[in-house]
Amino acid sequence: MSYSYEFPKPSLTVDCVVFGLEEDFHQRSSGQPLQLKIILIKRNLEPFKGEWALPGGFVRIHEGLEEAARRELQEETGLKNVFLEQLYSFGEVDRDPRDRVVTIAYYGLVNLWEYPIHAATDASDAQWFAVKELPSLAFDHDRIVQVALKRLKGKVRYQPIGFELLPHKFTLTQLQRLYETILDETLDKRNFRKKILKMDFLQPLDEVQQNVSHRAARLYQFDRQKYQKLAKKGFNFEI
Amino acid sequence: MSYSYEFPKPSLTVDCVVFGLEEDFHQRSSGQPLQLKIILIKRNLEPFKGEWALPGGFVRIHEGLEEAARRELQEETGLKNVFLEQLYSFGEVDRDPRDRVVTIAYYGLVNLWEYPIHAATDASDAQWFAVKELPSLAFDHDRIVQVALKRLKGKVRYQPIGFELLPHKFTLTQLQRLYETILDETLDKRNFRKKILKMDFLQPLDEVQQNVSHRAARLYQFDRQKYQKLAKKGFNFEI
DNA sequence: CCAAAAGTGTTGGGACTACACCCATGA
DNA sequence: TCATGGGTGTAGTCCCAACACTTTTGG
Repeated sequence: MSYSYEFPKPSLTVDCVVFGLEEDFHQRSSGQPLQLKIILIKRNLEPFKGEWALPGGFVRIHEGLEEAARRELQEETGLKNVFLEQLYSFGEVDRDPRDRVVTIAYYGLVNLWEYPIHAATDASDAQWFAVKELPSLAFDHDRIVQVALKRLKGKVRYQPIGFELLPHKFTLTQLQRLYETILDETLDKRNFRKKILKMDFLQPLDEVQQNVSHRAARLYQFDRQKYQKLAKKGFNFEI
Repeated sequence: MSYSYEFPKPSLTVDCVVFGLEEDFHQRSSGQPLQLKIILIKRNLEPFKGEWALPGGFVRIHEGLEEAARRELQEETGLKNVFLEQLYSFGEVDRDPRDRVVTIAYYGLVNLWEYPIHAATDASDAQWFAVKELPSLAFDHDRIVQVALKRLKGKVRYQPIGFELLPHKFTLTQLQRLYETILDETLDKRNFRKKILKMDFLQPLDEVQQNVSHRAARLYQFDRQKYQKLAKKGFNFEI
């Protein structure tokens, strides 16, 4: 494999589209609406110096791809132990104005309730943005975000990954709002509850919401073991 | 981006898992059973010289990823103009015994009826193998094949990609056999026909099967335009 | 006339949709 | 007592699974 001496190689990077949900403080009507956000960093190197970009960077010679993604994510945003899956690889010849750079994109989900939105950033030029109000992004990162969004919308319907975005203990209304926010459509409360409870992997707790000025809702938690047992028996999750 | 001078870069390759369907001549009972096959090439370079591997090779500095995949596929197997989609990227540090090599895998579908199985190979150390009887493969290619199979099984259910594996004009029984072969389960004939015809994107032709020694079946073709119109209106394909 | 596959309908049960009111709590 | 969201049931419709026989054709 003497190839490496004969031809120039593309550079290889990873980039992360990390999603979180946060209450939308602008919109003070109709329940507690949520906003889907992603974390961006401000570039302090050329090219695109000063612009916003996805966290990411070069893959080192002795590290795996996901490992590289996690390292860069932690270095640039402080986030660690997040749910992370490979998204897609982008390799258009001119996606970087200088070198040929191929990037392997990952998408991630974090729980912004237990992992408050501000504590997340060592490198303090990281910031969360609502996906509906993104600034313009460096490179082809807007395209990567679009692909990640599409994947999230698709996947959340038939895989129980939404729970990664919620606190460990949550109410059914929170869960419903999560789906409504991601899918960008409203769902019927009674039908949603029937459906999700019939699936029988939500553990009802003997505990309720605190500090609300109305009847407190029951808390539930996702029972991963139960889910996996069901999944093995051919059960099909679907919202 | 002076990185390229400072650190060694991983090498970057593409690999293709190309599927085709062929009648199974061994099994002479119960209809015309089909076999799902993939094309492999015999390596004539180290490492793994003499072993079977997926068609693929290094990405050149001025070509896109899919472009590289198509080029390598044609060079090594003669196949061109095949349906091809990105599958996943594999970058474990030790997946190549020598260098660090990251590969971006694609999966493809070809119609082996109109593109007969033998004409396909310029480079004549390419050969089709039933996925149920694969030889042992170089590198981590067996893993890549498993991922491709899983993707194919998943995708075929909710995207009309199966048609890529059939001749342009096909019978409903052929289509049903295709699904049965890929999904590895049997389907009810009447229900299958009702379902697929109700979706209303199969164009019935005024033409029937030729050269069969029993009642000839009507031929249909997939109407891509109709499908896309329906898909835009929120229609959901699902087998 | 035989073999082989094509083609075709009905029924019962389960799932999904649409829809509105009372309840518990804190302010 | 009021405002806010929590929590619940039913009826109609549609979809799906299960199931078997007649038709056409070539040999």
